[in-house]
Amino acid sequence: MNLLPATLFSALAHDTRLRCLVLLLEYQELCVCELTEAIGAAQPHMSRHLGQLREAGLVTDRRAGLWIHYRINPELPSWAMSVIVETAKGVGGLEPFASDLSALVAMPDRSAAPRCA
Amino acid sequence: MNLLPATLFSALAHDTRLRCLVLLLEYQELCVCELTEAIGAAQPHMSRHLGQLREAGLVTDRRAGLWIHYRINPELPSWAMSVIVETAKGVGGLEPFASDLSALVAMPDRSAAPRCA
DNA sequence: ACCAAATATTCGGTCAATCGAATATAGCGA
DNA sequence: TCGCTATATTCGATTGACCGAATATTTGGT
Repeated sequence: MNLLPATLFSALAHDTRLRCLVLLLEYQELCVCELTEAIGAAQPHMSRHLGQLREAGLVTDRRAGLWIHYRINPELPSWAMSVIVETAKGVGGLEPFASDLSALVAMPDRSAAPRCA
Repeated sequence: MNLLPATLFSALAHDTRLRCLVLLLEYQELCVCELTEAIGAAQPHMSRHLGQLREAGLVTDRRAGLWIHYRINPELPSWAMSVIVETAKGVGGLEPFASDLSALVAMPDRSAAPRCA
């Protein structure tokens, strides 16, 4: 897969999108309502930015009934994956991500259907 | 040193700035005219983007007579440094960087005063 | 067929990034 | 002091990112 540096970095330059990727890195797969709740954003906001991530080729989506599950595109070039991983490592224990990650820990059981707002 | 992810990634999202960082990573220190020649941009263009890198805290500058030498800020957080290194590794052998890097190889001897346009 | 939940899109407006061209500043040597 | 070289800044214009609010689409259940 081909990915221009500017495409990746423009995507990572927005907190909402970066946090989505960090969360997807940890949880493999999350649906929109889970991401929305974890980040505490409005639904159209999340949908817009997930759309941008999809258009950039950074994530893939999978429809399962009413929900749409996103995951990091498994075909990402390895340098891009490394960039995301290094960012997640460096930024994981710091503000403004700590609060969001702890919110995520309290997320409903992923084996059941997500309990959305 | 503190560096917001959005600050780093916004900087990396522009090809000129990304290439400057990749070049500085390889050459430790370069002056503006060397970067300008290597990238093949107009001088105000380079100056503007170097200014942004400086404002973002990603590079430091050192005046030596008429020339101003830039280098990657040695106080960058390690995750940011890792991001730059991984990007340089992944992108180094590919377009559109290959042509620029080969142009750099042909750069004048760095031990002498730079021969600028 | 209809309703409700999850997700996506459109619209109008604002603010920031970028550019080319022109101009300004700073240091050096004669 | 003057002029040259390297670098920085300003200006006006264009383009693109982002937002909130409203609306549309898709799907499953009844």
